[in-house]
Amino acid sequence: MGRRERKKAQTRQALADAALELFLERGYDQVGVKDVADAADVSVTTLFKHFAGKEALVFDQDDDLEAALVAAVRERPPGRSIPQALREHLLLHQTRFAVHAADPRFADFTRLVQETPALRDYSQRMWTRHEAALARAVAEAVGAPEDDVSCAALARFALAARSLILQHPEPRRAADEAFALLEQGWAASHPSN
Amino acid sequence: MGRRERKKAQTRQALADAALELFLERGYDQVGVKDVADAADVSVTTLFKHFAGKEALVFDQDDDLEAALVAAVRERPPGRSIPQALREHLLLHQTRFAVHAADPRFADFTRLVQETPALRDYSQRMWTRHEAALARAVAEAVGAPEDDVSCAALARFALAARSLILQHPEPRRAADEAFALLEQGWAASHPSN
DNA sequence: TAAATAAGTGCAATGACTACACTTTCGGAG
DNA sequence: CTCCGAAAGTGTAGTCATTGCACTTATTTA
Repeated sequence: MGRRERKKAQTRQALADAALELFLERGYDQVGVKDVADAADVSVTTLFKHFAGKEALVFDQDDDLEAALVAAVRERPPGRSIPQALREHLLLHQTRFAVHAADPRFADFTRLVQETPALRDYSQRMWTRHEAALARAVAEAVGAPEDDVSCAALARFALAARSLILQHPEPRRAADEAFALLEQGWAASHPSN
Repeated sequence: MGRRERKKAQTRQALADAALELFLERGYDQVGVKDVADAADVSVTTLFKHFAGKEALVFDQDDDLEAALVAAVRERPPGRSIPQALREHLLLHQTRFAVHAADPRFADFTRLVQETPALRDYSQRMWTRHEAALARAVAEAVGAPEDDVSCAALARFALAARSLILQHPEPRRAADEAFALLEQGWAASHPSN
């Protein structure tokens, strides 16, 4: 990777860092894109070359999510049902944050997202964007037609369950209860998957 | 109801009508609030006194939805489970559109909403806004604590299923399959509800 | 009828985002 | 090594939704 790409990644990172710091300090709505650009010492135009919108500044990840989601279904250990695999995958993401929870930065981060409507919505949309891919993976895993309704429904429900789990003080228990609803019906229509 | 309120309702209606007509004609993004205000012969300021935002111009209803949703659960006929009641309620809303489907206006309307990201998102948020109320109604109906997770999950899943059903060419079948997933698990944890 | 209330208006501003025309800086093909 | 084109970055000027403010006008209501 040449100097060029390194510099690019560097600018992007500087923007993301500056944004998070400012948002945490003053609150999302009290910070303008101009402020972020200035703090990262680039122009506003450049900021928008790197991030599609103000909200995207906070979610630097996004790209890997879909792959991980699909992999969780495709490469689930034998004997584990698809709903179970999804439940564990979503819990893991939650847990990763929990690991870092000692760092108050992460607690603040999730609080920021949950308390800022624009960010909450964006996060939801971000996950929903991968629904189609997940539905396809599920259908493939059980040998159903690509547009099978119950596969699409499972995908949608699992993603909808995510933020429910995230908000709950006891994620493990919340996940168990929410997915219990799904596992039964899934087992009934797709035995041994 | 005095003349004042009548005029107010009239202006509101003129705005909603003008907006829908223009949006259908040119597409949502190709119409500015200014255009809508002009077409309804009021100022932009007035437009925003009546509607919270551009998207709200299209969804004139909203208020009755929550009440109807809660009622569907609370006043379900005896012997019908809560998931069943919700499925029928959502289908009914779908059917209502279908009834008017002869009028090409309604087909165009739903297409407009589904094809415009801003409107699709807004519609989703609109329904999600009533999730808490629905969850409470469900919890009350089964005598569970108000913050019971599986009740909250059922509420969320049912609302998430809505747009899935809406998009499907065969709503009835889609609803059956999607809710089949929920009914089993629900029956297991809440017998006879 | 007078005072309070609410609808409606025009204007100016903010803030996110885009289009454009430009400069600088790498990276690779010859 | 050099030259050329792609890609990063810049500044300016604009669009568009949305808000705040001070104002007029119509309708209630006391």
